[in-house]
Order: sequence, then C-alpha cells, then structure tokens
Amino acid sequence: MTGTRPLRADAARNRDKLLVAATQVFGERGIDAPLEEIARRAGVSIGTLYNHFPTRQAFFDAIFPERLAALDRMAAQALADPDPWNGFVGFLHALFALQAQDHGLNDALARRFPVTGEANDACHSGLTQLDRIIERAKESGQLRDDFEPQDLATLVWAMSQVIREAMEAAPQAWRRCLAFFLDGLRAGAAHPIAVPALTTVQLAEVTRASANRT
Amino acid sequence: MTGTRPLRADAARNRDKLLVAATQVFGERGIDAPLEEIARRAGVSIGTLYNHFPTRQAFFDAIFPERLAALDRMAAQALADPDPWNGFVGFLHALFALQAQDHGLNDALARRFPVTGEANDACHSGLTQLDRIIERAKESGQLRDDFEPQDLATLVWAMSQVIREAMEAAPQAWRRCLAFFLDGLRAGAAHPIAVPALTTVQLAEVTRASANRT
DNA sequence: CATGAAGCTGAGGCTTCCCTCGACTTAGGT
DNA sequence: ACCTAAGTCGAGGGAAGCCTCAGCTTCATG
Repeated sequence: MTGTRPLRADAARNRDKLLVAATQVFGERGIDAPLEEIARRAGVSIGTLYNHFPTRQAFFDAIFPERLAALDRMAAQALADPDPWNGFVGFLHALFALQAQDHGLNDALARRFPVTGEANDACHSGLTQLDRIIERAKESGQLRDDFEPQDLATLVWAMSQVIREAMEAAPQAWRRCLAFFLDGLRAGAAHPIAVPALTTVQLAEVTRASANRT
Repeated sequence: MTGTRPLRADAARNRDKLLVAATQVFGERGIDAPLEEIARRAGVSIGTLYNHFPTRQAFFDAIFPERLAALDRMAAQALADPDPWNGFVGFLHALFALQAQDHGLNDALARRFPVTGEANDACHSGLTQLDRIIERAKESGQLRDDFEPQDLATLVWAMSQVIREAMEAAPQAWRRCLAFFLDGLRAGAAHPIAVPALTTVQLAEVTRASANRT
C-alpha cells in the first residue's frame, strides 16, 4: 500500500511550494479560490499542480488536518480547566479564533461541519472530547440542560457568517456576537425552547447537501 | 422624468413573465442564480431579458422592495404590542421567517444588511421603527441595555447562514438557534461584554465590501 | 556522462455564465 | 391594409475556471 516511491527532490520541493501557496491562497480567498492562482503563486505550472493534487479536495486533505489537530489540544485544555464553563467558553473562543484567521478553514467548517474526509480523522478525538466538555459544563450546572452537541453545528454556521462578513472591517465583531449567544447558554438564562435539536441524521443530510453544492 | 412611454402590450406581458420567473428562480437558487435560467423559465430570449432588466440589480430593485415593505407592517405590529419584549421577538421571528421562505432575500440580507439601493426606500421606515422597537424593549427593562441596533446586523448575518445551511433538511432549525440567542438578550442574562458594537461606519464598510464581492 | 524514468510545461478544449448587436417580427395607429 | 417604432431574438464574442496531454526538461542511478 505505502509502496509509493519517494518523490524526486525537485518534485518534493514543488509539492512544498504548492502547499505553502495553497495555504496562503485558501486562507485569503476562501475555499473556492481558483487553483490557477495557487499554481501561479507557487511559481509552478497548472499541470504540475494537478500532478500533485488531482482534486481540490486533495489540497484540503493535505492542509486542514494539521490545522484541525489544534482542536485536540484545545479540547484537552478545556477539559483540564477546573471550571467547566470556563473550559467550554475557552474552547469556543479558540475554535472561532482559528476560523477568523483563515477564510478557508472558516468556509470549510461553515459548509462541512461536522467535518468530512481526511480532516475528520485529524480532529476526531477533539470532537469526541467535545461531547465531554459539554457534558461536564452541564453537570456543573453552568450550561443549560437543553443544549445538545448538535447545537454547536448551528453555532458554527452562524458564527462563520459573522466572521466572513466582518473579517475586514471589524475582525473582532464575532466576539461580541458570541458573547450574546453564550449569555443565552447559561443555565440561569434558559427559557424553554419548542424546537428540538437537529437529529444526527439531519445533520448528516445538511453536510451532504452542502458538499454537493460545492 | 416620468415621461417614459407606456409599454407596448406584449412587452408588458414579457416584463411580467420575467418578474414572475425571477422571483421563483432567485427564491430557489439564491441571488446568484444565472439570468439565463430566468429567461428560459419566462419563455423569453436572453436579449429580451436584458431589454427589460439591464443589470441583475434592476431585478432586485423590482422584486425586493415589495417583499421588504412587509417589514414596515411587521414593525408597526411590533410597536403596537403591549409587551415590548414580545413585540421585539415577534419582529425578529417575522423577519427570519421571511428570509427562510426565500433564498434570494436571505442572500440579499446576508450580504447587504443594512439594505442598499431601491430596496432601501421600501423598508426604510421599517428600519427606523426598528430603533424604536429596540429602545422600547430596553426601557421596559426586558432587553439588555448594551444591545445596540447595529448588533441586529450581525444577528442577521448569523441567522442567514443557519437558514441557508439547514433550509432543506431542517427548515425550523433557525428557530432553535434564535431562541438561544434571544435568551442571551434578556436583561437578566446580561454579562458585561468587552467588545463594543460595530460603529455605523464599520457597518457601512462591511456592506460595501460585501457588495463588491458580488 | 549517458540514459530512462520521473516530472514539468502551457496551449488549448471544455463549460458556464455574462452581455451585445444586427436582423427580424409585430403591435397598433392611420 | 400598411407602415414604422417598439420590441424580440439568439448567435456569438468574452471572461473565468477547470482539466488534459503531447512534448520537453531534469533528476539520479549505473
């Protein structure tokens, strides 16, 4: 399986240049940035780009896992916090700060949260821990009881748009929006909600629909 | 100024067919739907489409004002409610329900809120009343004091993405997300927020940037 | 340093959408 | 009935992206 020959030196160099360029370009222009711009910025022809990364998804698989691995660390940190609410809030701040730094990641999470493909593996343990973070915050009586892990998906969608719109003119705006939202998540603030959380099936459907739209 | 000759009968008919088709197509496929699809669905050539509506914006100017005029009515209703909080919440529900019915309107508000162009006039009084709705809810001690009218813009951005993503699989999902948010807007739930609201200048910048992106 | 495999190149075909313009058709007045 | 201004048509040129492939360059191994 892993019987792939090692890359020739120049090819390895080009691959690296492409990854650097792709990270920049997706970061600046979002997930739909033209591949030709990546090739141009890497100083490489479009053909070479396709040699190394036959599809757009191939780039994502090479770039995002590294980014998302940070979520694992953030999740661990959150669980280590003696104050479960603090941990929960800290995790969310870290997550959205990550999105705010990178148009591409922001797009990716907006459209494909929960994450699919290679990237899934990268942050899988982070997301599993997430359930625990939420559970812990509920048990401590700080997070409202009717908040479900699936509700985090809608929060990610919501914040992604605030981040996208305000990124240039007011890069901190999302923090204020999140603060309002978080105040609504405190146990003390809770009022009954008629609409149930998304089922995991619905969530999967949304993700699939979103991916097709791409 | 209004010295434009009345349209010939067949031309008027075509214009109507185009408006009907445009309303449908933008509603289903969003604000970036291909104009050629509109022409096709109207049973009219692309040339005729451009005769009547030389730009995409011309369609918006013809379609959205009518829609947004509903906001006026909604705002009046909100102000008439004896319970200011109820009025405020009712207005928001009506606004987002409107967005949830129409991909095009949802896109338009997500990218250009506050609204620009002709559409501005249509809902101008609605938006002026909005300040009053917020003011009233604050005075009654139900809406938290630090909520500013500009914060509504970020809420619209946020909800627009939730609506867009979940529209097919869970058309009601936005209601749950909004409920969490609203619980955070109640005076009793308020915790101090470090980040100030957007200035009106920033808001204008965002809108301009968004429009350029189109 | 010769040679074959590995890799690079970019012109060009394809698609989708935009928008224009000259040739045609028709409504509606006389 | 006829005429003409008003309106319609759709081929086609243009831009932006995607992706391929035949021919060329370069690495690295003996």
